[in-house]
Amino acid sequence: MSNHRERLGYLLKHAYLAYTALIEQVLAPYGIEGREFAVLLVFDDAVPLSQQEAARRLTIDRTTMVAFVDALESKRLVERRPDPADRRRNIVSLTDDGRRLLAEATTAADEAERRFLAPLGPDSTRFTADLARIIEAFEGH
Amino acid sequence: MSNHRERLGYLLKHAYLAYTALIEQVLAPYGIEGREFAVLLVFDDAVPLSQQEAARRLTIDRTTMVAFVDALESKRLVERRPDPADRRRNIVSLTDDGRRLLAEATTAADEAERRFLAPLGPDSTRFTADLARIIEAFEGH
DNA sequence: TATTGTTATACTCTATAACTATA
DNA sequence: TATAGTTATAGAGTATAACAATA
Repeated sequence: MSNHRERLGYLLKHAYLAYTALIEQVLAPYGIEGREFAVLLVFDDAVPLSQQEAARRLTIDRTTMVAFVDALESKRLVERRPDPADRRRNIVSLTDDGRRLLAEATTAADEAERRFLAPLGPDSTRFTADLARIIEAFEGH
Repeated sequence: MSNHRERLGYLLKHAYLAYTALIEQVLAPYGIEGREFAVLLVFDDAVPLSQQEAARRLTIDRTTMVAFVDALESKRLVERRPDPADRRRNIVSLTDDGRRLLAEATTAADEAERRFLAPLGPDSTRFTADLARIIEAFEGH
């Protein structure tokens, strides 16, 4: 009587693992990893972000963000410059190369997400909305 | 224009993190962690399992399983004994304490999952089924 | 004093390789 | 030889503490 495969924890974990495996494979040709893609996305913002603000949005540590920005900067995808208004902060912005790569990677990631959700048929948007609803409810503790 | 919070990867990750936080909190009074709960569940099987078979079912490494069984055995929740039919193997079975604790922890975990899915309303079973469908589709590569 | 970015360090989780005892 | 369990070790990934520059 093994029911561990029906437990919600198992399902959530393995859905996430499956998604991760797919997205890493799809992004590999662009020379970035899944979490680097997420960092590029958050810095591709109308209002320029400091490293710490970006880290807060992704729920990662600010020291972890240092390593991500290091990696992306060495690939010439982002640039650091001091914020003139507060020179303790770095404003991180995408380079032209970074914007180009992000556009292509986003197309590839969208296609991968479409394939990932394909088994659900036409109402896969409902599934995505359910995930958002759960997270939103949980954020209110 | 930050859309990272709408990406599927963000949603899956944070839904899993929210679930994990909830289940750890709910299981803490029983002195076990979420993954120990999963290990207890898989060993609570009609047919006795070796450590390696259990590890395969949970998709964890056999060396990782050693540590889990060590921890659960030190808590007197499971027992190792050599398989008479093949003495290289350990048959791991729940003690009476282990069965009692698993029953209580399962009730608590069920209640936590109910709360976790509550924001979805009456058709939360559809969400769970969607997760299972995605995983099943992905397992076929 | 407080905060941002940074570095050094430590801790958790997991996997790889090698050992043992059995087969 | 091959396999189950074990141990030692190493590699990610992440977090904590301390420091420099700036506020």
